Amino acid sequence: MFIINSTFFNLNTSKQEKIINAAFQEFAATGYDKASTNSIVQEATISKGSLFNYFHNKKDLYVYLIDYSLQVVEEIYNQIDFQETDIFKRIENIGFQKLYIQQKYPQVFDFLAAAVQEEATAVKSIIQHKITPLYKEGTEKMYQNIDYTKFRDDIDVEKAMEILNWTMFGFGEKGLHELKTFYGLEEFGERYLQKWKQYAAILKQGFYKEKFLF
Amino acid sequence: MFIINSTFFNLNTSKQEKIINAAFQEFAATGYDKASTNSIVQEATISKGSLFNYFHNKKDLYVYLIDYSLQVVEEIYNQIDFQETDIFKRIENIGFQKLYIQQKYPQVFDFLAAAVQEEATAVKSIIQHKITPLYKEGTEKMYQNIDYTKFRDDIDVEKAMEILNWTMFGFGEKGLHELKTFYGLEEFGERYLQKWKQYAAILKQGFYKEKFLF
DNA sequence: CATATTATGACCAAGTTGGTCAATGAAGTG
DNA sequence: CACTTCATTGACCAACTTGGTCATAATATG
Repeated sequence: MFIINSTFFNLNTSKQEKIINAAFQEFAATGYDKASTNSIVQEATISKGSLFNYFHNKKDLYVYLIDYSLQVVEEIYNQIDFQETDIFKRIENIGFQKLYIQQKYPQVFDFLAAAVQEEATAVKSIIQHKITPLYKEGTEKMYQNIDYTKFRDDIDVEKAMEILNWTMFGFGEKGLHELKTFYGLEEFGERYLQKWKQYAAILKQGFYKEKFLF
Repeated sequence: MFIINSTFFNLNTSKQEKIINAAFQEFAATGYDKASTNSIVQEATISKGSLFNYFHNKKDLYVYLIDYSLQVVEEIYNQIDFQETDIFKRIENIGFQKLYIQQKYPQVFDFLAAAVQEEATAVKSIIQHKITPLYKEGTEKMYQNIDYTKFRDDIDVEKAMEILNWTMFGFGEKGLHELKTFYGLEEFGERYLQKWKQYAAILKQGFYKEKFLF
């Protein structure tokens, strides 16, 4: 019944993360079938035997990663301040959480994105069962309690939200790329936030009624 | 010296495209090393022998695809109306070209995007040599002769352009997805254009001085 | 009919796959 | 110290896939 051998949990956290990240990377980059357990153990600098001691087989490892990444997403939801009704502040919040998590698990979201697209028969039904329902529920939850009356009356709010999402995504990608080169800077978060506010301001100008601009 | 056997060019165009698309798909999805020639011939419904008759080996096939996709991009450049100085019209133009091309070659851009990221030693230097220079030159050319004075004075034009790009990209992805389900609709192009104009209008409102809005 | 061209897929050696397990190492206990 | 326990290792395995070949078959040309 249990997918995992308890020895995995006895590992120190950094080693666990190393393994998880190596697996995230491999599965995200090549998909379930082509993902190589050899590559994973090499990247994680553990032995083949250990991997199959921690996880009984490739499939169980994959399922564990699904569960784990879903937990990570859940955590983001829990961190969201649902009292905040301003969409820009809400998005700023979410984007920040994501960035923070991506420092620990650079490939979680890539992994999840790849998982929903996964075609391998060995895991497809499991994915469908575990991820798909949460995806819908998640985006709904994400934008709960937002005050849409701030938007100009002549604007199509749904489309504006799409633009906002695409911008956030693009900005996030760009930020992640910069983070890779600037590794370790604690101040990066602050600069990142300031930069985002500039982009947000540009959009706000087009989206919001004047009285809500400042 | 020649990368290709002339027999490939004697094939009728649709068969050539079938092979090219199968190869685009496989290389884009899995990268050079893991791409399987077996999968390609299966997807293209030709025999293994034929593939290696047309192209001497896997590497030559890949290089041919690079050249081919670069040609496709070049064609887009050639179609651009550089008299048009309005950035929204320019982008609209480019987006439309892309959509048109993606009907024929759904994965060209995915293939190119994957190629610039490619790490396989067998082809890395070739890619670096062929693609990288064109990428820089390309984006410069793309936005040649644009009238930036239409932008509001208090706006950071560079950031606005990024938002515009992210929006175009997001919108394009969404459109491509719809196109897959709506296959064969000739009117799709027109509807696509109308939809885009709605998104563009929202952005324009934030970006442009009032007198340039209509 | 003969000749030339194109297409095929069984076949190959070389390599990779997910997974196993006897042997080794490390840590703790008394 | 010996003895036990448990985590870790990597050589090893059969099964399969890899890029590529080539004798044969099909088709086209004349």
